[in-house]
Parts: sequence; C-alpha cells; structure tokens
Amino acid sequence: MDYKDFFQKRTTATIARDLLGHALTFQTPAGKVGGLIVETEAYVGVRDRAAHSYGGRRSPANEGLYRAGGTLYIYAQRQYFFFDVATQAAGTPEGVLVRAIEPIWGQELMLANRHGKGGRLLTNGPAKMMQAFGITSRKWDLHLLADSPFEIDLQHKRAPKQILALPRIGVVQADPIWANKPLRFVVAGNPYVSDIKQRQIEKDHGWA
DNA sequence: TCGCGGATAGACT
DNA sequence: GTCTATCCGCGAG
Repeated sequence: MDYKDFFQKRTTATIARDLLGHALTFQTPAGKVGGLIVETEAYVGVRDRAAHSYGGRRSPANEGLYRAGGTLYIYAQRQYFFFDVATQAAGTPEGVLVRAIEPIWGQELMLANRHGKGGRLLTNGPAKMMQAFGITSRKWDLHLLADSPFEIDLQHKRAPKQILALPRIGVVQADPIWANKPLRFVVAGNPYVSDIKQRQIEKDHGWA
C-alpha cells in the first residue's frame, strides 16, 4: 500500500487507528530519529467542532488540512509545533495528529534536542515529539510526506495488544458531543501515551 | 499528584 | 484583547 491508498481510501478514524504500531522517522543532518506511533487523534473536517477546519475555516495556518491525503500539516501553537498528515481527497479538510511515539532510533540525538529530558518525557506529547526531532519551524508544512525527511513505514507494523478509543486531549469546545467523541487512539499500557498513569503501564508496553 | 502561571503563533471579535 | 489540538517549573497537600 502506498501513502495515497493509506491516507485517502478509508475513514480518518480508521487511518488514525491503523497508524498505531507503524514507525515514524525523521532524517536530520545528524542522523535518523523516530520510533513507533503509540497515540493518534482524528480530526474529521468541517463538522468537527474541535478541528481547525471546523465550519470551513481556511487560512495559511491550516491550509495543509485541505490538501490531498498524505500531505504534511505542521501546525504552530505558541512556540510549539504539531505533526499532522492530511487525509482524504484534496478539498476535504480532515487529518490525523500524531501525539506520541515510543522512541527507537536516534535516542541520544532526541535526548539532546530535549535538553536532557529523557524517559517517558522524551516523546510523550505532540510538541515534545517535535522538539525531540529538532523541529523549530513550519518548514515542512504542505510538503508531501513522500517528498519530506519524514517517513512512515507502511510495510511493517508492530501489533498492539489492545487499542483504546478515548476523547481527544485539550479539546475544551462548548459542544460536549464533539469534545467527547472517542477519536483519540492509544496503545493500551504503553508508557509514552501522553496522560497514562504509572500503574497502567504494562511491562510489554502493550505490544502483542 | 494536582493546580497554577508564563511563554506567545496566529485567527478572530 | 481573547482563545487554543502545549509544556514546564513551581508550590501545596
């Protein structure tokens, strides 16, 4: 399956769920960094109160969501950056946010980028992950995933033992229906999931 | 373990 | 000016 099939032929929630266990890597001048995706969120277009494209909002800041599935959407909030991939055909503003990875490649480089914050704090949040990658600008926004230093390995996937669907983080919209939709997907028991409690962490990190 | 404030990109009132 | 798909360091319980 290529990126186009992966990001355009299924519902955005299905895509977000399927990304768990796939490797996300970023090629830096100093080497490759990345790990396995353990937490994602789906944002499902103009009807989704929590999406940046709600009601058809469109501006230079969220243009990426409107591009064809497989296009990068790098969003800036304060001094932080988020890694999203647009889904569906061009003109349908849906996308998937990668919130957390279990670090595997370039751990020392990521540790340096995070100014020494290691362990679970290394990559257990969307902006932390981008910091670990050394991203400090929206440079790769609007690029196709295939034409960027980012790579998602669609050929291999580590199977999660159990996947949980939960409400999305930080969504404080007035509409409780959308604020509570179970559109966040996590590998149950993985220590890098952003809000996991110590006692919920499993020895095998939730992998089958 | 929790709640608070500060930092401060970018759109909107 | 106000709000947010955040993170961090701090102080209190």
